[in-house]
Amino acid sequence: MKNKKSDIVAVAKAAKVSPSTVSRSFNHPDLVKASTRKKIDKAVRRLGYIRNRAAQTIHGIRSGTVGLIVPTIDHAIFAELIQSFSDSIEELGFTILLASHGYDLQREYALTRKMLEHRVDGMALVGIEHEEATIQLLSSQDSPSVLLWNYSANTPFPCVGSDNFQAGWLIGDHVGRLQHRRVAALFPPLAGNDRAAQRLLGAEAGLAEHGVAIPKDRYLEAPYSVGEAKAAVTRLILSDQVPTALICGNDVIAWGAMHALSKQGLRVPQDISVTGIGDFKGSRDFEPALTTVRIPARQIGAKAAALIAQNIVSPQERLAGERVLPELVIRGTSAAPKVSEQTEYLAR
Amino acid sequence: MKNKKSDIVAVAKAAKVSPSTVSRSFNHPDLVKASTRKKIDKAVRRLGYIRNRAAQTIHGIRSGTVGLIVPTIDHAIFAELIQSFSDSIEELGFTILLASHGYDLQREYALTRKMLEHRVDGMALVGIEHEEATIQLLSSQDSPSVLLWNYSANTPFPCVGSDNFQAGWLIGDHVGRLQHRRVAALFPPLAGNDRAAQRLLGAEAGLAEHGVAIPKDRYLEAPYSVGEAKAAVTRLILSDQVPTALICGNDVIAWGAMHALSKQGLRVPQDISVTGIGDFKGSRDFEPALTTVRIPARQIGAKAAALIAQNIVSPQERLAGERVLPELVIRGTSAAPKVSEQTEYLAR
DNA sequence: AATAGTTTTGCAAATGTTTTCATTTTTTGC
DNA sequence: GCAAAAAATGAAAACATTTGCAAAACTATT
Repeated sequence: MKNKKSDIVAVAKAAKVSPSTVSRSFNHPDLVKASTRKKIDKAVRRLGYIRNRAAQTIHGIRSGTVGLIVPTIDHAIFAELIQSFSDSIEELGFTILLASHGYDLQREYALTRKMLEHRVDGMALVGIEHEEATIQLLSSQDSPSVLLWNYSANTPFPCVGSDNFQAGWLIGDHVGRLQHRRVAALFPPLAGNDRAAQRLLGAEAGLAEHGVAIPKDRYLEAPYSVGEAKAAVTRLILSDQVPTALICGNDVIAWGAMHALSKQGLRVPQDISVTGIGDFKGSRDFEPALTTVRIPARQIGAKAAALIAQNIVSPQERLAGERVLPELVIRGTSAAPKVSEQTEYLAR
Repeated sequence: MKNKKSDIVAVAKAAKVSPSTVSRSFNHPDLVKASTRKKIDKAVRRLGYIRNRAAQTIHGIRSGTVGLIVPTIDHAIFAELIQSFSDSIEELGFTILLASHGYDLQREYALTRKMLEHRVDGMALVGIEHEEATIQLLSSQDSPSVLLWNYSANTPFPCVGSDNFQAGWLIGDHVGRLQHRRVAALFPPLAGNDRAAQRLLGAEAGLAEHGVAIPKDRYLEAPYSVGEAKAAVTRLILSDQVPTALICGNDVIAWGAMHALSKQGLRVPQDISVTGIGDFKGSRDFEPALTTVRIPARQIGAKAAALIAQNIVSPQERLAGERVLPELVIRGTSAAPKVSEQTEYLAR
C-alpha cells in the first residue's frame, strides 16, 4: 500500500537493479535473467506499481488505444456494433476510446481531433459521409482509419460494411415481387445519415424492377424510435391512406409500426406487410417474426477491429476493406396482398 | 500537409518563439501577448499540429479520460446508461475509455488495471459487487471511482443508482396488491449480477407483504435476450403451470414473454399479467404497454458523470453518491386476475 | 530621461519511460 | 583455469511537453 509514488525507478530501487532492467523485464522479458525478473515482479507487487502508458506513448510506442466514433450508442443498431468491435479490439490488446456525435458531422470532426490528441493508434468512424476536414485530418496522420457499417469501393479509407443500397434493394425487390402496388416508406431523417439514404434509394430501385413507385405522399419520416414510428404509422392508418406494404428504414422503426398496427386492429401480414432492415436482436422473436434484411453487425465490428489491428501492427501495407453481404430474411410479416386489393388496384 | 513531425518545438520555430511560449499559449493564454498568440495559432494551423496529451499526462496533468467498464454494451439496459454517461462526461471535457467484461468479474479486474495504466482521471464500474482485488486496486489510486446503477449506503466508493431491491419490491407489491396468488418469476442468471439478485429479493419481499410466495418450481431463468425469454415462457405455458402473473427481471425479458404469450394465444393482461423492470425505451410503446419500474438510466449516467468530474476537479472533498428513486409505472400489462382464478385458488 | 512596476518571454529542469551502446558478468570450450 | 563468446545489466540520451525562475521588454510615473 505504498501510496507514495511508484514509478519505474522506485521499483528499480526496491529490486536493487537499474530502471533499464525493470523496463526490459516488462517489454523484453527474454532479455533478463529469470531470477532478476522474479525480484522485479516482487517489487512491483509490493509497491503496487502500475505502468504508465502515457510515458511509453511519448516514445512513439503505440498507445494501445483505438478511437471509435459513432452517431449514437443507445440504438440497437450501433450497440451491437460497438460490442463486437470492442470485444475484438480488446482481444487484440487495445482499449477503445468511445464517443458519439448525434449525427452532427461537425461534432464528429471535433471528436476526431480530440482522439488524435490522445494519440490513438487507429480510428474507426461510422458511415462514408464525413466532413472534408475530418478526412483531411485523418489522412494527415499515419494512424490507420477505417469506415464502418457502409461499404463502398472508392472511399478515402477502407470500408468494412454492407452495401446499404443493396440492402434496400433486397427489400424493395421482395415487396415488389409479392405484387404489392400500394407501398409506403417510413425512414429516419436522411441528413447526415448516408446509410438510411442509401437504403431508401435501394428500396426504390428494387420496387422499380417491378414497376412500382412510392407516391410522394407516402414517404413518412420518423427518427430512430419505437414511439415516434408508432405515432407516424398511427397517423398513416387514420388518414385512410393505408398501403398494402410498409417498408421501414430499420428494424426498430418496424417494431414501432407493428405496435401501431396491432393497436389499430390491423393484422400483419394479412392486412398489411411490414419490413425492416438490420435484423436486430429481437426481430426474429417478434410476434409475428419480422421480415428484414440482415446486416451482420457483429461480423462488421469484428472484421473492422481485425483490420485496424492488422494495419497498426504492419502499417506498410494498406489493407483493403471488406464488403459483407446483406441477406434477405423472409419471416412472418410479409405476404402477398389480398387478391381484392390487387384487382381493385388494377381496375383503376 | 507537413507530414514531417509537428511537435511543439516545430511550432515554436515556425512562429519564432520558444517552446515554452507555445505551451503557455495553449495552457495559460492570458499569460501571452495577443499578437504572439496569433502568430502561434497560425503556425499551428500551417503545420497541422495536434497536441500530444500523452506528453502532458506525464507531468501529472490530467489525462482527460475517464474509464467506464460495463458488463455488456449491447443490452438496452446499459446502452442508455453509456450514452448518457458519455454525453455528460464529454460535455465536461473528458473522453471515455470503454470496456465490457461480460459479467466476468475477474475480467473486470484486468480491465480496470489496463485503464489505470492509461492513467484515467476517474473510473466508473457497474454494480456493487466486485472482486476484492478490484476494490483494493482502485482504493490505492487517487483517481476517484464511482459505482453505477445500483445504490447502497455503505460501499467502498460512492454509488449513483437506484436501489434495485426497492425496484423489485415495487413490482412485487403491485402484483400482490392486484390479488395475484399464482405468480412466476423470470430472471437472468444471478451470478455476478447483484442488480438482478437484489431485484428478485425485492420482488419476493413485496409479494410477501400480501402473503404470496413464489413456489420453487416457478423460478424461471433466461439470459438477457428476447429469444431466450420467449422460449422459457413458451415452455412454461405448455407445461400447464400457467401462473396469473409473471414478474420479469427486466423489460427485455418481459418483451420476450409477451411475444411468447401472444404466440400461444394468451391475452395480456386478461389471461396473465406481465411486468418488467427498467422501463427501457420502447416499453411504453409496446402493445399493450408494459407495466414496469422505471430506473432512470439517463439520470444515473448524467449524475455519475457529474460526480466523477466534480471529484476530479476538486479531489479533496470526497463527494457522496446519489440515490435515484425507482418508480412504479403502471401501464397495460397488469391487471387483477379473473375472479374465477381467485375463487379457484381460495377454494383449495 | 530615469526609475519602478508590470507584462512577456526564454532557459533549463523535470516528468516516466525506452533504447542504444558500452560494460560487466556468466557460460562455454578447451 | 583461461580465453572467447554470449548473456545480462547499467548509464545516459531521447521522447514531447510543462513550469519555476530569471531575464528582457514594455508602461507608467515622476
